[in-house]
Amino acid sequence: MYRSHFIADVTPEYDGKEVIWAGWVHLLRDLGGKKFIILRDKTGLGQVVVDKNSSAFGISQELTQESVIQVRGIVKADKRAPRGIELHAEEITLLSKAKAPLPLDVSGKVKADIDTRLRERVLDLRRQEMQAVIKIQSLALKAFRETLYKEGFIEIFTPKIIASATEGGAQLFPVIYFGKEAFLAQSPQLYKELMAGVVERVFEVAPAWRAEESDTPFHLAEFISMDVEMAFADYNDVMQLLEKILHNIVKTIKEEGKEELKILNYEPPEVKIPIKRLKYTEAIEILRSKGYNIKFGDDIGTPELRILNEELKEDLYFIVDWPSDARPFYTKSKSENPELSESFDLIYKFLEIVSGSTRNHKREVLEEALKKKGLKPESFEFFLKWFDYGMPPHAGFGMGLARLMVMLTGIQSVKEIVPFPRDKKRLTP
RNA sequence: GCCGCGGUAGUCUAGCCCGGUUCUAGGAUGGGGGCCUGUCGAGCCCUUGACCCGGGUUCAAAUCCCGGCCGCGGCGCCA
Repeated sequence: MYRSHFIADVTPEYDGKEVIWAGWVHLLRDLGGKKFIILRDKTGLGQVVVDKNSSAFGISQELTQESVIQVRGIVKADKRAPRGIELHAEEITLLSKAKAPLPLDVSGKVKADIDTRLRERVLDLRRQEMQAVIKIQSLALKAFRETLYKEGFIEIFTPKIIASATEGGAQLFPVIYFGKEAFLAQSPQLYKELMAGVVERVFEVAPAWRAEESDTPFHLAEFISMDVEMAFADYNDVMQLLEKILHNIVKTIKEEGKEELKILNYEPPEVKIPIKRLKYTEAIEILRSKGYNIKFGDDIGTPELRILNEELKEDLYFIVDWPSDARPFYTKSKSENPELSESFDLIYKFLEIVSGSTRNHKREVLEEALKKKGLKPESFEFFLKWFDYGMPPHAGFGMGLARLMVMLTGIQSVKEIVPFPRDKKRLTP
């Protein structure tokens, strides 16, 4: 047994009791006749006192920052100590010594720039700020799952090695698969739709890959996608579901992630339901009024989204009813106006964080849409076949976890947020 | 991919524009040693260590010019 208690679990009621802590040496202070070790574990920081007359004094001379140690000692309630308690060491065991000097400061005294941080990433992730990010992300995923379970959804897993592109547009990473060419999946889209035709309501949290030449603070080549698909539903239904999910995520983080938000010195935006719905046609009118020469069918890029953010005075809103031509083949066109589709993006400031739609659920419509986009239906037979055997109307969306975390932490770069980012410039660590 | 900006001790930086003189480069933090028995990013003393790579201009290059490599931001592509 390496530890009897986590640091945060030891309160003044433990006064006089023997406990064992284990963790990392966060800071050392040597006052000659007395040393103070600030020890860090996953629950936070605690102070260890090593008296000159203690049997642990000798070994305490060898400690370096970030060394992993185990401390057995007696708890003292003392109002001079952080949190009113400290551990007086009787025995210290050095479990793993850290080399000095550290390549990056973990204590927070000296900042490091992002290149250094990503190079020395495991040390960087031990900083309090990054620990807070990791914990907030876990809370977000917990709330996401809990909300969906409550709504009757089932968590699934779909293939990540695929035979061809699913949507067109995005570039793929090829892999060699038993002598054949295959690709890393850019999305779970087609398989989650099929699974909605099996168990109706499904979600998946898994990586996806895009070989785009994007080089921005908000793009990754490998990203975690939070996907939802729902049978017997249309895009209005899944937008409402999304509102509920986001509301619960923010609520959970504000309630259970107080300490972490405090460390980040950030407050996530409130999710006001209903979230504003701006039609694509309304959006381009606003942009035209600001001098943008944008025509029906054009994408709304980052510069334009920045303008909309200013004009709308809204940080979180939907853009709905996108041109059909701008959306993938599986997106359903509106019956009353086939040039528009039952689709939406959720925008946070200038970032698209969610994309969703009502899907086509009839084979002949899918085939027509594929041909219209210059794609061969034969290439999608693995998908189309199942629409011969009863496929319900369905709708869904995909949300990028890292971009959601931009909203939840206030950190303005996904490469900082993701523990080991893979982008245009990075393949290690 | 295009454009712009940047690269100085382990880490973060001052100096660069107006080449030296004040630079055989200053500070902070860290590393090593010492003092300090209540510190709280401890304090004090001693010590330690650097101009990304190549070429050019010049009496002289951290500083100016060219190329390379790496990083950041904007755009394109795009979730």
